[in-house]
Parts: sequence; structure tokens; C-alpha cells
Amino acid sequence: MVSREERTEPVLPERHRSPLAALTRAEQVYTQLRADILAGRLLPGTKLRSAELTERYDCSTSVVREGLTRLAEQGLVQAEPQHGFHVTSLSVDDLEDLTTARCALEGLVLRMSIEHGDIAWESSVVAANHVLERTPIYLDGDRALMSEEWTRCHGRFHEALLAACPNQRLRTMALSLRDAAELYRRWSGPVGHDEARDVPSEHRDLVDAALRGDATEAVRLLEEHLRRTTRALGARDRADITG
Amino acid sequence: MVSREERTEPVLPERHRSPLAALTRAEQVYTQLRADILAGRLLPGTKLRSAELTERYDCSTSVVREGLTRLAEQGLVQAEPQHGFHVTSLSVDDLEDLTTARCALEGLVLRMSIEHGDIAWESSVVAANHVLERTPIYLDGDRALMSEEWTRCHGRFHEALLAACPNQRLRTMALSLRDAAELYRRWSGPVGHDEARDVPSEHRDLVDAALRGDATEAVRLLEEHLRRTTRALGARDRADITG
DNA sequence: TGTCAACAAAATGTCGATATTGCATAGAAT
DNA sequence: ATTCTATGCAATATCGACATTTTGTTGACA
Repeated sequence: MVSREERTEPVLPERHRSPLAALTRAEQVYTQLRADILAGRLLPGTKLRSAELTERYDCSTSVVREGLTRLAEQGLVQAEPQHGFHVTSLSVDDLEDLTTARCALEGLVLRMSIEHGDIAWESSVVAANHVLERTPIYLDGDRALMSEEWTRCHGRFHEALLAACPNQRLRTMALSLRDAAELYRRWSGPVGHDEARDVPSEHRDLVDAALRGDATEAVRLLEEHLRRTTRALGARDRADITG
Repeated sequence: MVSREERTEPVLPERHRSPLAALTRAEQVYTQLRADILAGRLLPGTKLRSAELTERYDCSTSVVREGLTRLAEQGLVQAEPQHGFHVTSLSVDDLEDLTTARCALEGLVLRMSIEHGDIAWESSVVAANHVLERTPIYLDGDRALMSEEWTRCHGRFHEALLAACPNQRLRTMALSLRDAAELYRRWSGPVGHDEARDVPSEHRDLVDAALRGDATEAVRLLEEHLRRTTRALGARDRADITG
């Protein structure tokens, strides 16, 4: 059999390697798969044949299946027994459901975060927003392609806002909803662009309200922020936008 | 190789069998495993060795692993790479976290359910409560053993309350938190019993408020209902109660 | 006595082969 | 022509073997 080392970097001697570095192949493939879906490299609705994926990720069917199973549990992919897996499709109805859920849950978590946030949290929010403001949204002048980098910074900014919520579970759930929405944002960016919108200023107002400790206002702003993205896409096309 | 039919009932000819009945082995084992954990047949903290489980469920390591992976994603079991799986342990801190999350989320979902519920929903709530009231809580006079049947009815009652919430995602998340709490309820029932408590009357008040359309009061009652169970266990033992 | 290394045993993770199922095409029967 | 059945193909599900890692034990050495 082919040694596993052949597909990874040469491995350090046993005792020099941190236990955390010993990533399982299943873990790696799961992470990659998730990233590929979230980044739009695997489009919504795509059938995920295990044979193709074993080749793509250079591993056996078992580890592919494990990754798919985990993602299915999260709702990022759909699993139908005896029919395999496919990337969860997008629909306007689902987007509206998702947005409602996010407004409710993320709003709640934001409120808790503001109420419990200390100085360190405040500064990390300011820092995250600063980085975000200095990162260009679009790769080109035509505003056709959103930059990966901006997407990442945007995610980190919102994550920072929620970070002070002391409740692990609620925070995790809110973040998982953000991930689900990431798929939609990838579509709404280039196509359903709202010209009248000034996203950086939305973020700034949000930061201001948060630092002021005005949770109610911050939550209001967050909900508006979330709903605008939804409207931008929803107005454009009422039909299914399954990929 | 051993034919798969040997371990299940003889299978009907193809066309007489509903497609839904064609349960995958992985599905069966996952369901069983989940039930065994939720019912306390696999105690919190228990190490889940694949070799033992393959024997217990009469299947290969793959399907056991798939089930464990799914449960890990739900938080019912813990997965540590290279160290296998174990049933998630219980702790008072975690219970408090969980209760807070449930009060917030389940309260929210209940509110939405009440606001959107129609006659059919109302009647199903009344029905579920009726069944619950006629089901004895304890198997014996000593109140040492809670009946499986009551647990099931209790779950169905609360599920019925939430059923009219139009938001699929929020409802699902609320229910998954209920499942997580089920483990704790199994312990708090026999041991941390609150003598001053009249659970059926708590339920009745909840139903009354819900049918009256008084969402705010219903949510208040629900939160109190949830917190009482927490207190019953938390007061009894501040240390870890890992099984 | 305590530490460390080598070794043995047990458990986890990964693999590729095989069994099983679903689907499409084609042929037979009514 | 339509329906039913048979057959082959493609994809999924399951298995058990094997590789890898962790853990426990023993014995040398300070």
C-alpha cells in the first residue's frame, strides 16, 4: 500500500511533533470539503459522487463519506439514503427562513455579547472593523468578483461582535447560521447588488452602538444589515436559484 | 460473506416494499445508538469502543463510525481524533449553559408558535397534554424510576407546543437542545426531585396561556418550567456528575 | 526510587474489494 | 401502443483487512 506520508509533508520524529498537529485524514478532507462548498468551488445542487471526491482529495471512500456525513448533519449538504449526497440547494424561501432565524438568534447573541463584553472585546471589535475597512471588497473595478480576503475579514468582524456572548451553545448556533448564509452571500454579492448601499457605514454604526452599550439599537442595526442582503437577492429573482 | 438478510426480518419482494422501509444499515445503527444514549443505556462519559459497538449492533466498524460521527456533530458524543469517541459528559456548568440557551431559544420559538398557531395546532396541544396527564410519571410508588412512556409523552407535548413555529431552522435547533437536555432530565428525575413541584399544573398553565394567545406569559411560564428542573439538579450537587 | 526507552498490546483510522441497490434500456407479452 | 419483466450499468453501502497511533508494561540505567 502507498505510505500516507507520500501525500503530505515529511513528518517530524515522534516526540517533536505536537499532538494537535497530527490531523486525521478524515479531518483534513472534511475541512477541505467544507471550505470548497463555502467558497463556492462546489456549487449548490451539485451531486457529490464519492468516486469523484476520492480522486479530488486523494483518499478512500470512507473518509469522503465521513466528511459528507458530518456536513449533512450541519445542513450544508443533503443526504438521501441510497442516493448519495448533494450540496444543499438554494431557494428564496429558504433564504427568507434563514434570514428570519439569523435576525432572531444572532440578534439575541449580539445582545448578550454587548452586555457581557469587556475592554478586550471592545478593542477586538474595533480592530476587526479596522481591518475590514482597509480591505477592498471587489477584486476588479467592475464589482463583479468579491475578494476572498474581504469575505474572510467580514466573517471575522461579525464573529468578533458575537465573541463576548458567554453562552457557548447559542454562539455556536449563531455562527453555524452565518455559515449557511455564506452560500447565499456569495451569490447575492455580484448579482443582486444594491447600489444605494454603504456597507462600511453600516458596520461603523453597528460598532458605535455596540461600544456605546446600546444593545437594542445595535440589534436593530444588525437585523437591518442582514435583511438588506436578503432583499438584494430576493428582489432579483423570485424563482429557485438552484445551481 | 454473510447475507444481510440473516440479521433482519425476511424482506418482502421488491415492489411490495415501500421505499421508505428500505432503511440503510447505517441509519438503523445511528438511530439505535442515539436512542441508547438518550435513554441512558449508554451512560454519559462512557468510552465508545468501535470493537464493542460492532458486536453490540452486529455491523462493521464503518457504520458504527458513521453513527458516532453524526452524533458527535450533534454534540451528543464527543470525538477526539486518534482517541475515539465517548458519550458527552454531564456537568453543572454545562447544564446552566444549556438551560440559558433553551430559555432563550425555546422561548422564542414558543412565541412564534403561539403567534402563528391555528385551530389544528391548538387542538393538538390540548390532545398532547391530555395524553400526558393520563400517563403516570413513575413506574413504582417510590418515585425512583421515571417511566419511559411518560418521558416520551412529555417530549411530544413540548414538541406540539413548538410545532406551529413557521421557521424550520429555529424549530429544529430548539428541539436539538431539548434532546441535549434529555440526558440531564434522566438524572434529575429520580435524584433531584423537587417535592414542592406540581408538574402537571405547570403544563396546564402553559397550555392555558398558549391558547389564550398570551405569548409573553406562556414564555415566562416555560422559562420557569425549564429552570426548575435545572435548579432541582444543580442544588443537589455542585460537583461534576460525570457518569 | 524514579526516569526513560524499547517493546507489546489494544484501539483507532484508512483502505480497497465486494455486496447491494437504483436506473435505464431493451425485449416480450397482452 | 402500453405495460411488465429482464438485463446491464453506474453508484451507493457495507465489510473486513491492514496501517497507524496510543497506551501500558517491562527493564535498563542513573
